[in-house]
This record gives sequence, C-alpha cells and structure tokens, in this order.
Amino acid sequence: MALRLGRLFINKYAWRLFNTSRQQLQTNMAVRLCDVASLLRSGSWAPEPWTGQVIAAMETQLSNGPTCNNTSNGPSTISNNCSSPVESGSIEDSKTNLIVNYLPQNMTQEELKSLFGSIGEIESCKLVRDKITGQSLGYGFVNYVDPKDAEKAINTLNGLRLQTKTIKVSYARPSSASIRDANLYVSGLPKTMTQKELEQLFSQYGRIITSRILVDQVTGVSRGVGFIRFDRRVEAEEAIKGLNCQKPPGATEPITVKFANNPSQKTSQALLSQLYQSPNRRYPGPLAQQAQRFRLDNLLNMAYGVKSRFSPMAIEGVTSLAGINIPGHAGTGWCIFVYNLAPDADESILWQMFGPFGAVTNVKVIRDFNTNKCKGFGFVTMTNYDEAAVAIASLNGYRLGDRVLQVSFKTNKTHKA
DNA sequence: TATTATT
Repeated sequence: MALRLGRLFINKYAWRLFNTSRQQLQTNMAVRLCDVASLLRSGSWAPEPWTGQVIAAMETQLSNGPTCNNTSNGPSTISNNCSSPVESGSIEDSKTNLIVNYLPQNMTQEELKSLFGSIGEIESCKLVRDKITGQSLGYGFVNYVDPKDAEKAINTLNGLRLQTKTIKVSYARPSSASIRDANLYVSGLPKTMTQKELEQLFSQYGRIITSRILVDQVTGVSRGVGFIRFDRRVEAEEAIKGLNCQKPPGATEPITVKFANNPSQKTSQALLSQLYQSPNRRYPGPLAQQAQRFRLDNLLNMAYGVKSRFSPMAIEGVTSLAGINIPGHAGTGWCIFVYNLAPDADESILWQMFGPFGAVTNVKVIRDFNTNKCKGFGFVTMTNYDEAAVAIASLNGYRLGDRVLQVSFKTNKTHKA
C-alpha cells in the first residue's frame, strides 16, 4: 500500500512537473510576446535557430490577438463584460482589480504575478486555492496600482492561451455573498441548441456571467448539458423556478436546471494531495524535504526523458541533487549570473533575453545605490535546469550593444570582476 | 449528467 501510494505520489509529481515546465514556457512566451516581436523587428536580438519555432508561435499568437470567445476549451460569454458599473448599479466597482479565470491547474501565484506584472505594477495578486487540498481553483485576482494597467491587462491578456486553457481577464465584481453560488447545471438540452440560444433562454432571469455547452471532444457535438452562471444567486434561483422541467421553445423534452455542484468536492486525487501536500505546506518537515527531492529528481528525469536536444547533467549531477550543494540552485530555481551589462541596463532586457528560453521566475539588475545605474551585472532565475542551460549556452558570449556578455550559473563564490 | 467566477 505504501509503495502504491508512493508510486502514485511520484507519478503525480512527474506529471505536474512536465506540465508545469510546458506551461511556464508558454507563460513566459506570453509575457514577452510584444517585447520579442519588437526586438525581432529592430533586429537587435538574434535568436538561436532552434528558437524559431517558439518565435513563430509567439508571432502567430500576437497576430491573432487575444480571443475571448468560443474556444474549444473554455466557456464563453456572449453578453460581454463582467463588470459594468452602470448596469450593475454599483459605483464601487474597482477599476484596478481583475479576476482571472480558466487558469491552468498547475499555474502558481508567482507565475500569475509574473505574467500580469509584465503589464504594470501590481498592488496585490492572489491565486485562489482549495482551503483543504491546496489545489488551485483555476482562478485568481490581480489588483493593479494603476487602473490603466488593469485595462491594458484586459486588452492584452484576455483570451491568452496557456496550455489547454484560454484565460479570461475581466474586472472583478465587488465581492459579496449575493454573487456566490449562482452557477447552474443544465441537462437535457436539445443537441441542436446553441450557446447563444441557451443564453437567450436564461437571460430573462438575470445577467449571465458565463455560459457553456459541453461538447463531445471528438465529434464536437453537444452533449446536451451545460452551465449558466448568473450575476446573482437570486437570479439563478428564479431561473430554476422558471425553467426546470420546462421544454425550451421547439424542444420535445424538458430540461433539468439545478445548482451546479461545488468544485471543492473531493476526488481521490484531492484526498491524496490532502494526505501528502497539506501537512507539508503547513509544517515543512521531513516529508516536505522528501517531496522537494522528488521534485528535483523528477525535474532531471523530465529533462532527460522529454528533451532530446540537450543532455544537461552527468550522473554526478543527479547525486548532487540529493544534497544541498547545487551551484546556481536556490530552491526556487536555477540562478544565473549575467555579467557585463551596460550601466543603463534594466530588468526588461533580462526578461527579453532569457524569457524565450523557458520559465523565468525572477530577474534582477544590480544597481549602484547612489547613481541607480547598473553595476554591470544581474541575476536571472529559471525554473528548469535544461532551459537554463540552453539559455546560458546560447547567451554566454552574446554581444549586447557593444558589450560581450558572460553568462553562467551563479556560483557560491563571490564573483571577482 | 459535471466545468472550475468572488479573495
């Protein structure tokens, strides 16, 4: 039994790591879409040949622009935005606070902040997680300092594809008990009914926030079930009274309308993660350290198994991971030392240089306290070893302006310039 | 007949 659980545990981590690295790559791609495109146009950045595919994907997404509606993986709202102070009659609607929906399951709060921080200064950011299991509930909040940045985030990040999801970015409504539990589950729908028709049917009872008709993944044909989320719970209650057991216009069978199940209902997976994750997060102890080691081991396994381009480490690298002496590794990622930056270098140039290679969680330009000019070096933290290694191999010796950069994993020794 | 929208 213990072995079984252990195996499940390991597989779960391997799976998560694999998806996380893919997702983070895409996240960082997304952040740098505009930057990279402008660099390409200016000709000041020459990517390695293999990054061509990544760049092409960026350009495709950039040229397509954000798409809000009717994606195969996300519900959409025909009636547009979620927050209209006029319509909702509220004058307290924040113009800085955004709700972000349909986030990939494994996206972290830091990644959320990283993505939205590329737009402007963030006052606060929260990824909402299940209180018990710690699992992401797939949505979060981003509160900007400047309302203009919130608007910009909606314009540039709404409809962004991350992994299999298409995120939705909209103004958050003022939090209130009246808007909770307003999600309806509808079944018995005619297979021919469109989302628009579904919304038309329900819109008489209130403002619809989202609607969705589930479709067969292969054929794309309606499964006759869907969801309607109203602005307010009372509206949902009225819709149940008015539409449950009723036949939609032209339909031969009545539909069933009821409140949707809460997402926090426990699955076996949730129970498993509750067993292992929850105590770890609250009380970092031997189990947490063990989990960290699994993460690291699996990271290496994924690097070996998934990437054929690059064989990052020899066996001594694996054994060193069991210990704590890992050059450049600070627990949260691989720290990279970048030397010979110009005095006017800023963080954005580091994002631009390293972002295309994979998941970048942090960049820092070291500045002189008095002049605020770059002291000639900085640091970049990357999540995945292989991506960091390729970035280093590609950017070490890179000519930035009239300077030749030195790029390496950060060592534990003090660097002598 | 079931996705993850209110901190």
